[in-house]
Order: sequence, then structure tokens, then C-alpha cells
Amino acid sequence: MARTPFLTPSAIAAAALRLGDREGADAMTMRRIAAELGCDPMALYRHFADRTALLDAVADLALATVPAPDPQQPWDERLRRVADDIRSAALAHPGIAFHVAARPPLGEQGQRIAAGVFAALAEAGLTPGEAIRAAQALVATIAAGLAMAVRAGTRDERWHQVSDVLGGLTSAPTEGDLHTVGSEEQFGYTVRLLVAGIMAEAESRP
Amino acid sequence: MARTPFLTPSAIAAAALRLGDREGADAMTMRRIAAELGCDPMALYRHFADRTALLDAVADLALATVPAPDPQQPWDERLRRVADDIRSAALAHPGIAFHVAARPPLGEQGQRIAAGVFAALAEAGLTPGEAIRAAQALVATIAAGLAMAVRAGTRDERWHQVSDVLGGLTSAPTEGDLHTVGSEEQFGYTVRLLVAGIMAEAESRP
DNA sequence: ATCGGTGTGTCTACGCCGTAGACAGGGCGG
DNA sequence: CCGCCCTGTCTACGGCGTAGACACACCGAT
Repeated sequence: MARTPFLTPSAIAAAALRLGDREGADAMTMRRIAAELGCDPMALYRHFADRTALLDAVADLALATVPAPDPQQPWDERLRRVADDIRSAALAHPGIAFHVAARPPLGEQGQRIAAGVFAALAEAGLTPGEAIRAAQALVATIAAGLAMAVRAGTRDERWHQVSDVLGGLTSAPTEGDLHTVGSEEQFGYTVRLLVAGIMAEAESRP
Repeated sequence: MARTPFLTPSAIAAAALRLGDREGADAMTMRRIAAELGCDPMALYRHFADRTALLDAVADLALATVPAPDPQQPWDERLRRVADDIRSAALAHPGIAFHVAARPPLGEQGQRIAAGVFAALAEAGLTPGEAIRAAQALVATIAAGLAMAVRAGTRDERWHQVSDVLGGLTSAPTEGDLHTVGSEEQFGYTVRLLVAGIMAEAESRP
């Protein structure tokens, strides 16, 4: 039809994000995304190699609101902060959060964030090799927390049973100790454990 | 046809596991699993509510080889050990490893393992509430490590780029510092960080 | 002014998928 | 011996990702 393109990668990603926000992750099919844009499904393939590549772009778009870390903050605070920010950004778009958790952060935003994490770890005194490992550990933790939050947030009641099963192992669990699977608090606890481990590693040497 | 069932949940799970081992995760469709058993796809629905329930059973089956922790070992060694064992068991069946990583460990084997982890954390001196959180943190970490290993292990070369991107942030990374995404070593490092964090938490109080 | 190439969106079609619902036939309790 | 119910089968539906051929509009070179 037209030579002047009315479809662009970013317009497609934005439409897909909108659709996912409105109707959930399952709605983000090539056909429905195309319908959202009022075009043919196959038109999307002119701009993305396949569905996965399209979702990668959507995931990166969702990370655009993650702020740059404040260099004034101490490195450990920055790490905890960026973990929270990534989590918040992803959960603000539940439709794509699972994909954010499942794919490597290779987009523009992902690299920007990775650089900030790496800088904080370097400041902590880790060697480059250690920093790479620690950064991956953080990414893995954030991804896992996201995946759990997304799944527990949807109607997957099996995840709620985890609390019950774990609670069954202890004698007198308080109500507040349970039903924390995928919660903000559980996530924060895990990140704190990890940062404490990083701190221990950093302090174990001059 | 027959009243005496020649299909049982465990036989189905075993066949599906075999198929997944041989032909990969994508091969574990209802139709292909049924073909592996020589029966109709719909027959599987007499024994499992849906495909997810079937895969849950396969995942639990894959965890059957995880040994019970040795009570002689100190608690921190036990934690590291069980994390390694879960990882090994899951990666021995790459076809289902992703599903192991993505679903809560609610099966027979999962509960058995969770009990061992919980006991170790209690021995560390954590309160039940802390132990629940720490156990979930460990599960999340194992799951994330598995997911990365599975994805990096298949032909998803984007994951290899992660090393390059992270490596690009440091000045002089040695060869050994890179290409560790999803690796055994990266996983061990993450678990050690986490256990160090747990240890710090346990020691911060009497 | 024209004309061919190229970039862009469309159409049709293929082979999968999960699974709903009706059907069939053998085993066991009465 | 009857009848129920359990197990496995069959057919069919709506959806999916995407390959490949096609149509058209724009652009640069002529």
C-alpha cells in the first residue's frame, strides 16, 4: 500500500505494551497486536524478526522508567534501589513483566541499567570478574522475584499453597509470616540477603 | 475400551520425561506425549486436569533423585549442597528443567526437599518467619539459575551476548571472567552469596 | 516525464497447539 | 444378568506463529 511507513518498531512496541496492560500477557499475540494497530498481523514481521524479538522490544520499553542511580548514595543502597526500581517498572506493566524476567536485558534500557549496577559493584571493591558474577546474581534474583510476583498475582493459586506448605513445616507460624510468596517484602528480603553477601565478599579482602 | 487402566499418572509422567529428554521441551505436547505412549491425546485428560498439571508431575518426577541432606553436615553446607543437587537433578532432564524452574515445588519430592531446607535454616537460628523468607529466596535463586542455564544451553545466543555486554563495561576482563552466564560456577557463586547473607543475618543476633 | 526497484502492508494458507463434548465398550457391584 | 461407570477414542473448534506470493506507492536515476 504505502511506502511512507505508518508502522515503526517503537509504535508497535507501544501498542503491544498498551494491549498487554489492558488485557494481560496472553493477549499479546501477533494477531491481537496487529488488531490494536489496525494492521495485518504479517505487517509486524517487517519490523521484527519474530514474536520474541517484538516482546524483547516491549520489555525494554517497560524498563524505560527505571531512573539512573544517584551517585550520592552508597553502593549498597544503590543496588537495593535499582532492584526495587526494576521490579516496580516491570510490575507496572504486568503483561510484559514475565517476559522481562525471562529474557536477558540486552536492550538500550537494559544496558543502561546494567552499567549502573556494574559501577556500584566496582565501587564496592569487587574485581571485574566478581562484579560480573554478582551482577548476574542480582539479575537472576530480580528475574526470579518478578516471575514469582507475576505468577502469584494472576489466578495461579498453586503459588499460594507454597506458603501453606512451608507454613506446615513450622510449629506456630503467625499469619504475617505466610502469604508472602512473590510479595514486595519477600523480594526485599532476598535482595538484602544478596547485598549482605556481596558486602561480606567485599570486606573479606582489603 | 478397557476398564483396567493401562495408563497411570506416573506412567504418563515417565513417558513425558523420556520424550522431553530425547527431543526437548518443545516436544512435550499432549499429542506427542500420547504418541509416545501409543494412546489418544485426550486419554491424558483422564489423569491430569490439563497440560500444566501433567508437566507439574513430570517436574516432580525429575526431582526424585535429589538426595536427602546429610544431617551430619553443618547447615550452610547442607544448603549449598541441596541447591546443587536440585540443579543437577533438573539439568539432568533439560526438557523439563524450565518447568521445574517456573513452577512452585508442591509435589511429593518438592515438599520433601523443602522440609530439608527449612530444617537447615531453623538450625541456623532463623525464626520460622525468617526461615520461610530465606527458603523462598533460595528457591527463587535456584529457579533463576536453572532458567538461565536452560536458556543459555539451548540455541538462544542472545544469552551469550550478556557476557559480552557486561564484559564491555569493564576495562580488561579476562577470558575466564566472561561466558559464565548460567554456568555451574555462576550458580555456585550466587548461592554462596545468598548463604553468606543468611549467615550474616543469623549471626547478627544471639 | 517516465520507469524500474525497493520498501511496506496484505492475503492466503499450512501445520501445529490445547482441549471441549459426544461416543464406545469392557469391568464390576447389585 | 443387568446397568452403571470408568477409561480410552474420535471429531471438531478456535487459536496460534509464520512462510510465501502478491499489490501498491514512493524514490532516484534516467
